Amino acid sequence: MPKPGPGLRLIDVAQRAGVSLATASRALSGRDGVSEEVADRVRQVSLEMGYVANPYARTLAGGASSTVGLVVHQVDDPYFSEIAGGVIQLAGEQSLLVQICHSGRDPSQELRQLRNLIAQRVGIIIVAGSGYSDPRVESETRSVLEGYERAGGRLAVIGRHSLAADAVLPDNEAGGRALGEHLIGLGHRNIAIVAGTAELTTVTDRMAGVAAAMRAHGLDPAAMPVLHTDFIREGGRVATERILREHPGTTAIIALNDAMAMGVLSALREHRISVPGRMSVVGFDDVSVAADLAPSLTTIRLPMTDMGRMALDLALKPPAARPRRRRTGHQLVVRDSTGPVPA
Amino acid sequence: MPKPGPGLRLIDVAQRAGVSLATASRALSGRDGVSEEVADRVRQVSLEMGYVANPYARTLAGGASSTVGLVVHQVDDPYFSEIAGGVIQLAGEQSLLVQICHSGRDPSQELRQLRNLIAQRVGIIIVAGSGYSDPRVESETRSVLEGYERAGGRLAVIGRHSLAADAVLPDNEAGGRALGEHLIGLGHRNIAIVAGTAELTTVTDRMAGVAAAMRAHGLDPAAMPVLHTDFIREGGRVATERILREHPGTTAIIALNDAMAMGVLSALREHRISVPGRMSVVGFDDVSVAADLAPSLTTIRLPMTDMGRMALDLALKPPAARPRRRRTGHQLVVRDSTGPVPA
DNA sequence: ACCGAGTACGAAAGCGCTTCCGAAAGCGCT
DNA sequence: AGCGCTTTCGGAAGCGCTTTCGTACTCGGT
Repeated sequence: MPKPGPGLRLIDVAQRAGVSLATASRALSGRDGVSEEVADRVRQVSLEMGYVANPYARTLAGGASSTVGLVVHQVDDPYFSEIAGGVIQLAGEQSLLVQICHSGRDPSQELRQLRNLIAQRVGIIIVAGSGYSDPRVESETRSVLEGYERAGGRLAVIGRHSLAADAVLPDNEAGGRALGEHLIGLGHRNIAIVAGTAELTTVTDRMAGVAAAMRAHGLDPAAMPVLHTDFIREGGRVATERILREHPGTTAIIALNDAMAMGVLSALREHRISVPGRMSVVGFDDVSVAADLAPSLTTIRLPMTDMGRMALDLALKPPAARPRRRRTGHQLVVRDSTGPVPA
Repeated sequence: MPKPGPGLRLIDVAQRAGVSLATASRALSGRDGVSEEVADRVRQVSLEMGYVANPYARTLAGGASSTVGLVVHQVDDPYFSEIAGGVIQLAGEQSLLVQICHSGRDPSQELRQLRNLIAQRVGIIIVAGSGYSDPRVESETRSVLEGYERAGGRLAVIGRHSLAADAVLPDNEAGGRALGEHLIGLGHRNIAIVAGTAELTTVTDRMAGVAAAMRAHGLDPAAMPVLHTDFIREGGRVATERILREHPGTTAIIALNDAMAMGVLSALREHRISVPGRMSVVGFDDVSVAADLAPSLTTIRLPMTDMGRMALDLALKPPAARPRRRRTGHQLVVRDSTGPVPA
């Protein structure tokens, strides 16, 4: 068994095949200008010797790097870990490597990580996770990414319509509307929204959907309590405490992601408030544990794993004249956490 | 605003700082042979210009590669996503990049990914996830990894005592024993184990702990039903169905990880079997949702995020003469899924 | 004032690869 | 036979960095 790795260089292969370094390089990278016959011989020899190109040398010399950079808010958040799973899956099939960084929902941290990835010369960048409502916050990110694309980098984003790049767009607004319809259909009129920080577009989009549903039924969205706390489990707990104190008439809570919904359920459990008996609760995303909560959570299913695959798939295609957009679709999954409004 | 990335080279920084390329390199990498004064100036200028070294050039020129390869079974499994979170966290602090691959609990796939990482010349490899009980399955992996270390690569593993490398070892056996003690203390005598496939050392170790607890109390571990199914949620469901059919006297189920425990709870719920009224259930790992299940899950807490950090930390130190081992410790977390044996 | 040791820095040689450029060879024409 | 054209290949110039080696300079000791 020929051992690959350190010490085996392209020039060794070239010599053994009786050709020059240049020819060997062309043969292996499939450039033309080499006769089929010679190219075959080189490939053959390279295989026999177990040659693997040094990616550092290759990239340095001008070839494109074969690694994809993935930026997520937090990989141990199920929403992102499922997306990452999809990206890694497809990347594995294409034998690409995936570099993951955390942005921690912090625009400046995100910017740093992007700069880092670009400096590392990754050929593909995938940015997952909500954008920021304030255009100023994103303007620098946008210009950095535009520079990256202009320099030949491929970019795909998940859930950020504000960037002019190939995008996978979760059905946030339509999903929000479906949740609203569902609760209104069950008779709820005093609905509170447990939202993440208002600067996330994911939050504003989903809220817009809920509001649309309410207007469609002659209800006034402006009268609906909206609590902006952190877009994580703990935020759900905090918001719930405030709802119980300040809006005691509430019969249904819409949490804008499943993590927050879990916090909501946990707080309600502590207060011994029956779900859905006295309070209905819905989430958004359908992370894999949503079905195992107590009670199991009514939520909007987003195909996270596929979203990851789709994003990488877009990035692997050559760039289109206009940015491509892929909507994900969504599905209302009704489980045990919602019921008719209490009598 | 200085734009970083492409086009900005060390020599630009050097010129701006009025020093030679060599000096700039030394200053930035903290080599000595440069006066403090000059080094400071170079660092200052480099910061101002937003310079980031090209890792390809750096690695090619002989510096160590600054990326770490992380192999997990599946990143969208909470156990691994939390470990990955820890690795990425620490890597971010050290401005290292993390490349993640899936092994999918498949030894040959794992081997492929390792070869791939090695060919990419990553400087550090972290292998997370259970090893395989059958030494033959791991022998090739072992030899590949030994070659990697001999060539100067740094390796750390999480939960694989069979590899002679720096290791973070979860307290599997002691945790298993603690679970056994807990249930026995509650009066349970008819305990069934819902185990993953027997070829995973994680499974055998945790089982050994449970058996030890039983023997310590004069019970015969051999009489205890052990169901080997897939080490995931669905395996827990399948195993539970069989327990209910074949071992109706069972009053407590030990699932060897939380994912399986979730499957167990789900199956019990379908059968309307009250937990812990008629059946106590425990898990292992304490993934973050364990507290939010219904009922909340009694389990063994493993510090997954820290385990990721510790592994990378070990790998960042220079190799020791003998492999280092770090035990993780564990903690029994008693929640609502366990109670006294039914009368 | 001179010497050896030490310190601070610059010049230049690669690391392994891709790619530009030019040479050589083969071809159909006139 | 001579011309231009294409095809196939080798020579060599980098890519941006680290590191070895050499040079200039300083300093305490004689």
